[in-house]
Amino acid sequence: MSKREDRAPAAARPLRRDAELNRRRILRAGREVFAERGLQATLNDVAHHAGLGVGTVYRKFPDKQALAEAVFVEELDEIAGMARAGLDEGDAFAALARFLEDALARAAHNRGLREVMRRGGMDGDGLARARQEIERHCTDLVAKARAQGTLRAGITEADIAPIAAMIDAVMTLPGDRPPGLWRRYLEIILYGIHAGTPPPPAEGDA
Amino acid sequence: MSKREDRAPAAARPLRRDAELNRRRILRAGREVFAERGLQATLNDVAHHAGLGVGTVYRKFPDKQALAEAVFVEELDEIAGMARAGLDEGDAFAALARFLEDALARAAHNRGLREVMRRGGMDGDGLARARQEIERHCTDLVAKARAQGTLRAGITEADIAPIAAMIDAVMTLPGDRPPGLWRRYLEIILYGIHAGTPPPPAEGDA
DNA sequence: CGGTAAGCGGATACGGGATATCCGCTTACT
DNA sequence: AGTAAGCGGATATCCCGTATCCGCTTACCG
Repeated sequence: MSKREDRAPAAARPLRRDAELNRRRILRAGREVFAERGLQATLNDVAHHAGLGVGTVYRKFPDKQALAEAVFVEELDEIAGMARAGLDEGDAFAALARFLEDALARAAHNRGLREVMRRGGMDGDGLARARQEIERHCTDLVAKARAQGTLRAGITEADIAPIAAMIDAVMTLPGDRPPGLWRRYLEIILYGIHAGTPPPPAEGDA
Repeated sequence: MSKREDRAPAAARPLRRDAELNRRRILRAGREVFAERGLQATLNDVAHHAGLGVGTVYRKFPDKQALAEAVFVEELDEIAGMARAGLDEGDAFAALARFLEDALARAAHNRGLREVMRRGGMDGDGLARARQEIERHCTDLVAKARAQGTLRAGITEADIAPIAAMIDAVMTLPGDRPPGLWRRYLEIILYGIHAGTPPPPAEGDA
């Protein structure tokens, strides 16, 4: 039933010291390689990037899916933490806006993360859980903002994912667009989402 | 210099009647298959859908790229025509909005078209030209709207492509979203793009 | 130390899937 | 009826990522 390669130190054998080190190396390499080249990167790529042999990687992770899951559950959890933190601020709309900016800024530098965001949730349940966590906090944020009357009528938590997807699309746009262009559109959308007087008007950002 | 398979009836041999018919069949099948399954569809798929053998298709189009180009140049030209038509209306902002709705409605039912839209322009020059045509008309539309004072300050023709990309992203969103959801976000963006009093506020659309 | 099992490396076998060809048969046209 | 154009589709080829396998190396234990 258990995947035989859980990361907790509890199980059968404690794992040799170098092996444990390598496991971390692989995770780190996975982060970097997936961030740069996206999910289509090969475990061979990851292995090489980690300075290890392919066999070593396959020893620790049965396949690419497994490594990707391990990597992105970490990253999604970090993002969930950011959303969580927003709940402690006073102005919920501002917190929501800040969260979107920060989370999307991460995505901007992480192709793999963008790809994971796009894929609904038909992958392993680790990712599904992490995604739900984010969603949950967003729901809270939206609810709070609505209660504060700063959210345009009709906007719900179901709008958050599409908004993220839209901004992601701008990031993925081909051609020589300036990086950071996405902020411009996020602003436009936030403007469209806000109740009452708008934040600073759209301007020639980078 | 010429591709030997130009569509004009001018060239060397007039093409047997059934052959000409099949050519049309293939084009039509290409439209349908690419619309449904996207560019990753196989020429074999297209052939089968057309009720023809693979060999026949390869006789008319050297490879998938060639057929796809033929198909989507047509479609892009049609869209260019829609943009063109908007220039005859009085209210340029309204025309722009209408154009976006109409063009994107097409994309909504056409996966291949969406994929072509996303790819910048590194493909054959036929597509590049068609794209430029659309862009040109959009520029005119935007200029006219700006002159009429209906466009929020700072918005330019360079914003059109990203907007289309964003809406496309909503269409491509996984999960059980209602079709037509994209209209909701197009409205939000148009609201964010418009100068002065907004169009009808966002509401629980389909 | 020396023995032993855990871990490592990476060339390569495998699988799958798209592309494009080839040639015997059919059909249009004169 | 003759002839060349056109057709069909089984299949060879290519491309590439995945994952294995096994001889060698290294950590760890007594």
